[in-house]
Amino acid sequence: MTDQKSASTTVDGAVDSSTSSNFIRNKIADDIKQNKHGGRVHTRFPPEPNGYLHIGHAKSICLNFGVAAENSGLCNLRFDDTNPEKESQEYVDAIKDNISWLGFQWNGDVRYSSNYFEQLYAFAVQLIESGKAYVCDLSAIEAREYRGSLTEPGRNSPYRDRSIEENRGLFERMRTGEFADGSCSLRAKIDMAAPNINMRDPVLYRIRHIEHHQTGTQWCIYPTYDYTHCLSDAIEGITHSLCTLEFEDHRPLYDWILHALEIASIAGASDLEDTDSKYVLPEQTEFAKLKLNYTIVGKRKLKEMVETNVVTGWDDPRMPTLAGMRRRGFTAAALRNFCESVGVARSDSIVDLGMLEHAIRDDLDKNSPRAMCVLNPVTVVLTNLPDEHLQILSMANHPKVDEMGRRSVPLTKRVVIDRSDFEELPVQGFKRLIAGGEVRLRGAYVIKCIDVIKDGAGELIELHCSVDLDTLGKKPEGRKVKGVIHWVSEAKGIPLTVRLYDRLFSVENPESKDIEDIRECLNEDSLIEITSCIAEPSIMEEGASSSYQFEREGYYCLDEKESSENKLVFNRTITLRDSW
RNA sequence: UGGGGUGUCGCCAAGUGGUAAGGCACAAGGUUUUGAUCCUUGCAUGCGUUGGUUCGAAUCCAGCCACCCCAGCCA
Repeated sequence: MTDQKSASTTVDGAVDSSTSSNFIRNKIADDIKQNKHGGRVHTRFPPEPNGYLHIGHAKSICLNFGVAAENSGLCNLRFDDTNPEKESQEYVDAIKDNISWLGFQWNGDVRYSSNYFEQLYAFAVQLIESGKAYVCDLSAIEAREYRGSLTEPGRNSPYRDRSIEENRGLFERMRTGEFADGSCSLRAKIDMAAPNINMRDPVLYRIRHIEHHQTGTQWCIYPTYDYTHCLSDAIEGITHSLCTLEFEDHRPLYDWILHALEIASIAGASDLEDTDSKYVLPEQTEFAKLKLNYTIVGKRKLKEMVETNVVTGWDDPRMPTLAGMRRRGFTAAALRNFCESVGVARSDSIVDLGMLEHAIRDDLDKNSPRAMCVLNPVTVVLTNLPDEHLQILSMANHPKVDEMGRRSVPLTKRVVIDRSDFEELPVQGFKRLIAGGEVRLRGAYVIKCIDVIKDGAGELIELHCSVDLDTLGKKPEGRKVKGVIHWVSEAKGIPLTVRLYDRLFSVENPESKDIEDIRECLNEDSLIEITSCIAEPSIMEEGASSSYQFEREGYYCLDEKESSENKLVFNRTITLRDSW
């Protein structure tokens, strides 16, 4: 058995975790061994610009770009823009931005299927001339009736036997705009009785008098996905056309179209510079989509959530979109590692959110500088310190990575700690501050709670604690202090707002068919805002990071969209693991 | 009830006839000035099911069962 572990490197230089074998890697290795495409590996990522990219697309991006990179191959970015009705430039721009952010660089210029409209038209004429396509006047509704059903064969269209001459004329008139939308279509002449419904004379071209975001008003007929995709692949010299499982039934059609045309004319139209090795047609291979529990990955529903204001936009930090996850503080490397860890296979599966969370924590733990931030402040007066006490403590930015440097943290007589770190009636095993008990202020001294000050209603006002001045950087003598809590100088701390995010849905499978309205299963606590937090001043210093591990709280990042000069907003990316 | 797929630990997943990798989760220890990280250990006599072939089967064969996809002039 050969060693199939290796590491892949992305454009930002980050080395991702080790890879393992999957059926696509195996197939490509095999193709290379057999010199199938002259040893070339050329893939493509082909989104339709009709929405924002999400975690599911990340899997496809990592696969396509990854597998190309591993084999010194190329990967194109191609917008599959054959249906102008749903598409827009906004999506094109966002998608390009997302892919770059994820850390991948496409080969050459961005491609558009619409770049090939002229060539595609010429190929369609070829099909007509060889008697393999015809113009059909059936309406969409009639065509559905003629198509038959899953269990019954279809019937031939009455227009199926038009002469080549007539078809050529009609198709040309379709292009010049003589016909209304839907009045006719160009169809492949295959087999109306085929058990695979995709082969029952599929539509190749439809009439749409509508402006296209790339080609403007140049065209009023648009090729369908099935007709366009295989030919775009062929033109770009794609060797491995990777797509998801639902296209499996389209593969016979993908192959039919390519074989219906003269291979020489396809080769001639392709990007490939003159061919040392003979031209080989691209081959489609399908893999399972990525699904995650507690999340929705369906463009239609994501769009619906944006439009009904269930979330604030495509980049809402709770969204599984790349834009949302980025704003949430997920890193590109973490997402890449996650995609790798999930693997690529053909079985339908639903990945546990815990896997994603692990990938995020794993990356953030290694790379985030530490800081202290108190979410629910309660004042602690250090009684044996003078009123004007100001001590600058030096703390490591990372407990294990010295290269990340150190920071200065001011200690004053009055500090704040988190309300939950003090308990009058502690449960068994409580390791934090209790009346009369000791605890260490992280990076500073051990303190002892000597007085609990309350108001008339019994509400906690402040804590009075004494400092053991002999415990800075060393253990106290003669006793063990187990607890360590974070703190911030009350006077020197920086006020900020924090947004705590949690999963958007309260059920494991929000995409389940028996949920009619997704609003029924929303997690009420998916966003909690806390406005009275106080963080150590280092986070505002010149050159400060925009993301941190707030010690004992979790990973947080600055929300640039929500922050202003007098209001700082941090998003909680994810909590720390908590086994307590 | 046509066609195409898929079933290996709670969740992913490797494995392609030689006696079940790995990750997540979980559990138990250890280290620790983050109840984090890190380390160590444990976690499928079993691969949807029933038969068959074989010295030997998750891997080959047959039947059965379950689930997913397809009847857009969407992708």
